[in-house]
Amino acid sequence: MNIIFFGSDDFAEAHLKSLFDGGHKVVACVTQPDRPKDRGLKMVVSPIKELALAHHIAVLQPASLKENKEIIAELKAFKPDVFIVVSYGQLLPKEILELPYFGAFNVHPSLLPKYRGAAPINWALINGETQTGVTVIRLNISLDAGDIIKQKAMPIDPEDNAVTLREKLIDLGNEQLKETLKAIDDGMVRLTTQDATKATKAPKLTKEFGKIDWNSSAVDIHNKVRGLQPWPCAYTYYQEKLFKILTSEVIPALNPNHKPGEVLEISKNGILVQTAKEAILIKSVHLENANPMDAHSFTVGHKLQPGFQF
RNA sequence: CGCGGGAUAGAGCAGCCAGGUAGCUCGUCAGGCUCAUAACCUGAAGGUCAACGGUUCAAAUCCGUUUCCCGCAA
Repeated sequence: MNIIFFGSDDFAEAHLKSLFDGGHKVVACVTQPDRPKDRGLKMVVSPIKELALAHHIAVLQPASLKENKEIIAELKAFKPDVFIVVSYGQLLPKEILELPYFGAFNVHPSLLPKYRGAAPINWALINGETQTGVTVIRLNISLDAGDIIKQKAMPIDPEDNAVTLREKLIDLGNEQLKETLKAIDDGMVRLTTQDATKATKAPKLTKEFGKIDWNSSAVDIHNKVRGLQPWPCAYTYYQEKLFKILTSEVIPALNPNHKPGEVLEISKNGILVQTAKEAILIKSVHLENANPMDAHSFTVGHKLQPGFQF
C-alpha cells in the first residue's frame, strides 16, 4: 500500500515516525515550505522534512495546493493508495483528495464533530472538558467534516495542560492510525457521517486571547492557564511587563470581599488572587526578560504584598 | 545578519563609566526571645560574576569572540 504523508509539526512527525516503525510503505511526504521563523528569523526546516530525508523519501513543499497542476502530477506519479494527513495546515482541494485509490485520511485530536479546526487540544482544555479523544476521518473538502472511521475517547486529567495532553493524544492517535491502516488493508472500513448539528469550532489561537480577564471565574482562568501552553500562555501585566502564569490551582474562596485581580495572600504555595468567582493560586510564573520560576521565588524577589492589584 | 532587552547566591538587584578582599534587600537553615508571628535578636549555609580568549602586577569591571535566556515580529 503506497502511502503519501501530509504533515508539518511535531504532532505529525510522531505519526510519520510510527508509520516508518510499523514498516508501512511511505512513498513521499508533503510538508510546508521552509520559512524564516523565531528570533533572528532563522530558516526553520519542518521536522517532517528531516525525518523523511533521513529515510530517503521524497519531500514536496508546495506553498499552496490550490490549482497546482504540477503537484497533482507529482503526487499522481507515486501511485498513492492512501494519503495520511496529520496537522498539515492546509485544506486539500477536491482534485487532490481524489488521487489516492482508498482516499485521504486524517488523524484529528478531538471527538469530532466537536472541536473542528486548528487547535482542538487547546480548546478542549479552555472549555474545561473532562474527556477528549482522537478521531480518524476520511477527508472531504470541508474542514474536519469528513466521515468518521475510528474514534476513541480518553479522560482529561485535571493536572493535564496542553503540552501533556498533546503527548497523550499522540499515543492515542498513533494507535488509531495503525488500526485504520489495518482496516483498510482488510477491507473492513466502516464510515459514519458526522452529526453536523453538534459541530463546534477550535480556531487558531491568538496572542490577545491569552490575556487574563480577572472578572472571569477562577475555573475559567485556570483552564486558560492549562489550555494555552506553551503559547501564548495565560498572561497579565506586572509593572508593564508581560507576566505569564504557567501553573495554577483553583481555590474555593469563602469570603471574597475583595476586588477581582487583588492579591489575597502570599505563601510558599504561591500567589492567591481573587477572581469574579473563587480565587486562583498562581504556582509558577514567567516574567518577561526572566526565566520561568515558582511563584514563591517571584514574590520574594519582587516584594509582592497582599492587596496588590493585577 | 528583522527589531529590542538580558545573564553577579534560591529571588530581586547594586557594583562596571573611573580595574584593587564578592556586596545589599529578601528568602532558606539553625539557635534565642515571645501567649503569639510574614515581628525582633544572634549565627550559618549558599557564587565558575554565562563561557573562552586578550590587555594588566591585578579583570565582575576594559577589549574581542561565542553560548544561552526573554519580549516583539512572523
